[in-house]
Amino acid sequence: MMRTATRNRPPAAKPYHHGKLRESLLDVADRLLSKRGAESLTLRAVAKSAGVSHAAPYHHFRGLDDLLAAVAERAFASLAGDMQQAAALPQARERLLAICAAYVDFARRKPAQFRLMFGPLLARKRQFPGLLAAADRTFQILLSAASAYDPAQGPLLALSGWSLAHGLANLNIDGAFDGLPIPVPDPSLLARQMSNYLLAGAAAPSPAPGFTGGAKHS
Amino acid sequence: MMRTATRNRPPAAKPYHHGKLRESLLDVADRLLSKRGAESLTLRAVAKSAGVSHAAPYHHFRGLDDLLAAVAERAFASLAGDMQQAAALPQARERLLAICAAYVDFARRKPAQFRLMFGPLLARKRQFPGLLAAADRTFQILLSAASAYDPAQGPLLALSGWSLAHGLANLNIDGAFDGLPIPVPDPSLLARQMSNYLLAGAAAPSPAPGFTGGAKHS
DNA sequence: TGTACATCAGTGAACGCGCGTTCACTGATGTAC
DNA sequence: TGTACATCAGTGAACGCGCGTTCACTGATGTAC
Repeated sequence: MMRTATRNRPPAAKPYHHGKLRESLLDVADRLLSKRGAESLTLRAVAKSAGVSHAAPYHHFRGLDDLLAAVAERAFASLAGDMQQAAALPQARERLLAICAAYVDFARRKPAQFRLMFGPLLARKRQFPGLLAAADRTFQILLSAASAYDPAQGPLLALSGWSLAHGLANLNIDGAFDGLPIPVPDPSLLARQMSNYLLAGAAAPSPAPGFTGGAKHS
Repeated sequence: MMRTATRNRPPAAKPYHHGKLRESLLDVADRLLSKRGAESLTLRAVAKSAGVSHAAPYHHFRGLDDLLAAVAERAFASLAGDMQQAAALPQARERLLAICAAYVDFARRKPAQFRLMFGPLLARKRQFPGLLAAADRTFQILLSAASAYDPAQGPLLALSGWSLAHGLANLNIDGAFDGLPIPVPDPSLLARQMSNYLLAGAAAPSPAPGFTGGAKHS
């Protein structure tokens, strides 16, 4: 015999007050993003999926953008988690390779979330402090790993690795590689191969960074 | 005294038949994209800017997507032109650096076009043969330059350079670099610095491509 | 332990908007004879 | 050089849709006394 703090009520009856609507809305939005893509992520669709009237979200978010920013913030936290896990490897080189691969893999598994994270909201991240902080924390993981690998060139190496992973992730999920006249390896493997180039280049006898050495071939 | 093939008419009167509406629509769409961004690129807005009723475009395009694909196709041709110009440099190494820099610079100058080119349409490029062909031609320029630099690793180097440039271009125009805790150089310079890493890595004594060598540091 | 009352978190109807697309139409053009 | 007529390329009204947001409301909760 269960006793609740409130008085007994029929257990299956939908309560007027949801209790954790904010959390639910974010969960639902994330699921919607995975299942139906960014196009269908509207306030009304989210409210409907949460089983609530379409005006209810306004008690928890200032508006659509505020909700989207919260979803993106969560997604950044999820990506940061993946990257942090990759950063647990002992060797600095392996850490960097794994972080890049994790980045590309995240985009592959959650393309809609990935696009949202780097969509128009990001340019207005100052308006969404939580989003800004989450994005910063994510970059910090990569920056730490890059600095550990090469203290002198850490920042530039981090920017390079980020760009490489970001470009590969985007091209891959956008289908840019489909039907190319050359064989394209699996994205995760590709991420490691490309990162290898970068790291070898960073470790190389430094060809006057920023300006051109002589051509090695041709 | 000017003579026209058709009979005289008041010169300023707007003719019922436009004559070159298709071209005009594409021009207008491109201008709209530059001035007001991707959000405002609707069939109705394009028609209105071209001074024509909003149903008129249907005589020249199957629908919105068809027009967008044509705009993207033109944008690819424009990017290919920039890259081709960069590919005129004599040294293979310089060619690659310049191509990447041109890519990043194109995105900086025409962010809305760039986003359209790699937007949802690209995944359906098979439905738009002109778009497909234009995208292929663009990639071919990079692939040729990469293969000239290093015949053995051409394709992988091209994919790497593309990813690097694409990521940098996107992160830059999306504002991802704003407010970062490290100094971020000018994008074009950054593109060259990063590409230098890549090229040095490709030319390096080949650290077992695809698998990890030992860490050089740490 | 009650009771009055402020506050919170829902509801559902309504507003206005801009969109892509369709439709019947009409003015202009080009061509066959 | 005319004329009939098919075809082309416009017009403008209309349709239906889903969206974000606002509003007055009401049910539920929590708190002061």
